[in-house]
Amino acid sequence: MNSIKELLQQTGLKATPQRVAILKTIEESGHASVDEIYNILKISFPSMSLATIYKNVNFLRNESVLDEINIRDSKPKYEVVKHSHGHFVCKKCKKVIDFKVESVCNPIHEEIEKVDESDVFLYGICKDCK
Amino acid sequence: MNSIKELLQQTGLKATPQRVAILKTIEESGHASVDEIYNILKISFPSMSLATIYKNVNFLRNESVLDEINIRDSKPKYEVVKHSHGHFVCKKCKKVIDFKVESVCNPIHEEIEKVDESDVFLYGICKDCK
DNA sequence: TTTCTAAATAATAATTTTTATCCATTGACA
DNA sequence: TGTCAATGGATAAAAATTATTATTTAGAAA
Repeated sequence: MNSIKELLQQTGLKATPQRVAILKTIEESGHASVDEIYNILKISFPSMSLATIYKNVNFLRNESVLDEINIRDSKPKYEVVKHSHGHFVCKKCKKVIDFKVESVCNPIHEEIEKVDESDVFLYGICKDCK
Repeated sequence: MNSIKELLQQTGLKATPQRVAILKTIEESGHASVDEIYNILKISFPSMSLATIYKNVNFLRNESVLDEINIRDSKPKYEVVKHSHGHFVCKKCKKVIDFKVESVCNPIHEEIEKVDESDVFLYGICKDCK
């Protein structure tokens, strides 16, 4: 069974071909920006509009299907929501690799009451670019 | 002695009143977006141009005087470069609090060669908003 | 201090990115 | 299959950022 259609059924959003294709592109690439999605999909959907991608990506963020990640000096990228994890970015090839964040130690700071969520980005060099 | 002028002397950039004011605004607020800087400075510099702020902020990033930080769902903010640290963001009042990042444990991942830098963002509630 | 020059500002235009509007089309359900 | 609300596409509009140019100015050198 197609998990993408399942994802959409959870939200009540219609499973239009464009919407399914957007989600599939994000899922397959792991992380994709609006531009990247557009450039991939305009081949199979020549009429695809950038506005459609923006609209869908924002809908899907509201429905908690997608997360936005903001990598240094990059356009925002989107990924399918999954268990909390960190992002490693290779400074050469720009590849993004997910990794487990065991425990983000609670920062010791008298002004902080509690911590709910975290974004952890690491930057360096991947094996391929060594 | 004015540390802002010292910062600029390191770079060879001219210490224009606008540039000094931009840096002072960022330093005093801790973290400020282009808009925030603009709204503060247009009072004392009615002729201040947004383009001037963009240009300076980008120059000063290149000169490693400023860092850009990308907080979820916010415009980029700028801060004076200091020792590496993490950012806590209060989800209610949007206040940003720096904290020490003791050691970002090297992620165990066969595709990662080495890690140079890191961005750590924590989100939660601050004491004032408790 | 005065002069000189490269660099900076302001104003504006131009780009780029993102969102809104409107209408024809279509997916989901009866 | 027909109905209707939701969606996509086209376009315009808005927002954000960068480029251009003419004028002004900081800082060095005389």
